Amino acid sequence: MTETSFQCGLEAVLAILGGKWKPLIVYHLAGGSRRTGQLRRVVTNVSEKMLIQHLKELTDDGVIRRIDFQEVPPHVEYELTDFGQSLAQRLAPLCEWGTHHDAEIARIVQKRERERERDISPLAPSSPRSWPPPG
Amino acid sequence: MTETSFQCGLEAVLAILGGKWKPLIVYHLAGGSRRTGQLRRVVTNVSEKMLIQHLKELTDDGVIRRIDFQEVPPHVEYELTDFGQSLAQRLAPLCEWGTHHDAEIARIVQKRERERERDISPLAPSSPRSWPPPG
DNA sequence: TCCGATACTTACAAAATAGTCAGTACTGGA
DNA sequence: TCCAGTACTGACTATTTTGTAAGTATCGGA
Repeated sequence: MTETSFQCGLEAVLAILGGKWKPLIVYHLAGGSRRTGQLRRVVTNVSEKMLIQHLKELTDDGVIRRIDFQEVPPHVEYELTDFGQSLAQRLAPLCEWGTHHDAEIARIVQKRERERERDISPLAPSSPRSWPPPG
Repeated sequence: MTETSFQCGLEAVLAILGGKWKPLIVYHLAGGSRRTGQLRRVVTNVSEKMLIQHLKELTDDGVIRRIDFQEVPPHVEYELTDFGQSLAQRLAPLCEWGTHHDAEIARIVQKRERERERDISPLAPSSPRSWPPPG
């Protein structure tokens, strides 16, 4: 696929936010700038490689900005650009919807996994997060 | 990954709409019920297999409803459930954002493809679609 | 001195996702 | 009769995406 025209704005959004962790990264940056390591700790289960790869892509796409403090050992922070801010805003209703239907969706996903005949390891439920994310 | 708790509502949304064509399907169904073949024609570039696979998943997840007219040759329609409707609504601002930044995002994607050193076959630009989709 | 932290990079392997192509069973039109 | 259309299924392959594990260079603290 080498096309660059979108049937619907959603396609365009997906072109930017497509990637397992990107929505989460944008979400967490909506609360202000963060260091790489902070993001790694807060975006549960990302591998270092994926985090950095996605951060680089989001930076290249102008969604976030990389601020290098030129220190040694390295100190780098990321923050949303205006472009990224506007995206994050539009993400909010969706996030709220997801939070609101959290339990229902969890049930759906569990059902799917049951049907795929795999074992489910239930985790202690964590309370759904608000928008914007806590400081 | 066998977890079913979400860090953020976005994760929950992605659990439902994750899949290359699902947002598009939901988008096109926001304009009313559609036959399988109609969707195939309107969701550009979907293969029959993927369309049907995604339709089935969305049906299983309660986002859309399958209506079988029990005719021969087969006549089946799909439409949004209330759950799906509420999702589609929250998708609208995102869709508008994507439409608004259509050209910019197209440039971003093209730049990415250039950097990946692949050939780009430019297509005639089609006008961005509105929300809700044309009937 | 050794360890851990900083922000990355790279090679490689695994998994998820998507795609092609053929086949099913039936009808209506040329 | 043959072909196209209906909605789908299944085998097989290809591509993309994600993950694992190691390495780089430097600093500060125990």
